[in-house]
Amino acid sequence: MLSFTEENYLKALMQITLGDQEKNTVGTNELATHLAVKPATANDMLKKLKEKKLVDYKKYGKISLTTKGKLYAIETIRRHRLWETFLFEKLEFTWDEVHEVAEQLEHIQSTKLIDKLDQFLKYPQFDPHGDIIPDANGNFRIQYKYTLADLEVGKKCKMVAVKENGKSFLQYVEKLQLSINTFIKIITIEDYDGLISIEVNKKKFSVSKQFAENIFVVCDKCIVGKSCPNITCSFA
Amino acid sequence: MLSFTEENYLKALMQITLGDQEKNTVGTNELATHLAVKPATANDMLKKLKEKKLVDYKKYGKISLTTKGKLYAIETIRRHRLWETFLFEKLEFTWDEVHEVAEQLEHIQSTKLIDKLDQFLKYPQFDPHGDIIPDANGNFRIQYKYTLADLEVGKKCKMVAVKENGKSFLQYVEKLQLSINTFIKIITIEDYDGLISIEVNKKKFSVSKQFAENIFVVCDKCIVGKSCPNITCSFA
DNA sequence: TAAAAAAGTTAGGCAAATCTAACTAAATTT
DNA sequence: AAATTTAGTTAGATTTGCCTAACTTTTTTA
Repeated sequence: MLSFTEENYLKALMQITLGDQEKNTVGTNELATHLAVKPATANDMLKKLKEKKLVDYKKYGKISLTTKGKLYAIETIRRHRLWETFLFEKLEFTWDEVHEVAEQLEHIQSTKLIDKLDQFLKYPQFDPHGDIIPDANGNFRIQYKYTLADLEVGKKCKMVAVKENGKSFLQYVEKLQLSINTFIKIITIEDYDGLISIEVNKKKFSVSKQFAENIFVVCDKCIVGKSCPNITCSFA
Repeated sequence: MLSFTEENYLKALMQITLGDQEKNTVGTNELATHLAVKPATANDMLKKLKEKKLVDYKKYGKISLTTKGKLYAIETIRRHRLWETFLFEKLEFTWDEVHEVAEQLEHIQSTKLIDKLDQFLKYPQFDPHGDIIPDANGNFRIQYKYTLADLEVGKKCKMVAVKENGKSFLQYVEKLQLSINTFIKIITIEDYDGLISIEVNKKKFSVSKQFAENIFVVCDKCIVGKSCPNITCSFA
């Protein structure tokens, strides 16, 4: 049985690598920042997780999850996203409120609880942020590859998820009237700073590159989870 | 903000005094037993809770909750019972399974979560064990006074709640086909050991005194929460 | 009421998770 | 390649919640 804290470390390691497709290395500092602790603390925990065969790493070397560690991490992510879905759909939470409560709920230990919750919610595939909910066997069916920042001028796409979960970011997304399944067209991209001008529901406005990197998109013809399970449709 | 553990101590203090109407004293040993810790541990925590003005007590003296301590205890009990209701009604848990998961869920910190859960469940008054759920202001409307062991031969009553929450007890209750709102008639009581012969749904069988002390009852004409809010109807 | 039992307390220790401060190794810059 | 910066590690301390063992106070019993 893992502690609350151990689960959080495993989940963080998973999320950091999932967040950046290219990157296959996680550092002590990055991990510490992600969890809002000091590097020394993260280092202590890494030793402990190594001892328990949940992570692989050597002194000053690369950190990675073992198969066992990944399983626990995915299980925690599954619980988190199911609870977010519950809060959003059944208890009328707004999408910027669900995250922090789910951070607590995800640590409740009971297999039956999660399976029954999954059933009660009718086996949802996506959480309120558009993220994939792993199934009971730990399978993620889809990994998003593209963000709004990856596209070229003239392309049309559909927003499917957000990368960030911070309140201020989510509230900003809402203010711009963007949400899951919104269609977006790229009008112009500034060479200088990457500022992107987009068209949404016939309205034009600009978003920063930083913002665009946090919006996951698929091609505008994709039906996520059905016709494009691997997002093989190309934007290029 | 109270810790998980502090909440458990306050809840335990409340439950011990609620459990026995006559008793107004709680001891260190009893508290420790209730929480499955050693008396020394309970003593440490009592000092801490005293420091925080959540309990009143002096060395070797009586232990009692302050008004502030009671508020936190009731809040925790409310959360526990709402979660039990959720698990039972929405997730198809059996009544002997709800307790241990609710022990974890009751510590989730979010006022909105509990208020929305209450609303989602349509403001239930009783949990699956028949216990009263305190409202958002901490009001308990009813306190049960009588157990099956308090009645005389010939009296008729209605089961309204159970005192114990242990799995084996609850499964035994189920096996006897007793449940909330079941009518029970006292046929005989043995002087020697208090064995009680009862009639339930036209079937007669016997239960021990110990068992009977764990079944809360009201008079058979009571409609709990409506006509007999204070259980003033007398059995005597 | 004195002895025995039960209840309650204290002191000292341990494990988990965190910290600071000092250190070492690796990566980057000049 | 040497110097500097960044990343990672270690040692030692702290807090929380728990323990055991020894002790004290209160209650019960003989």
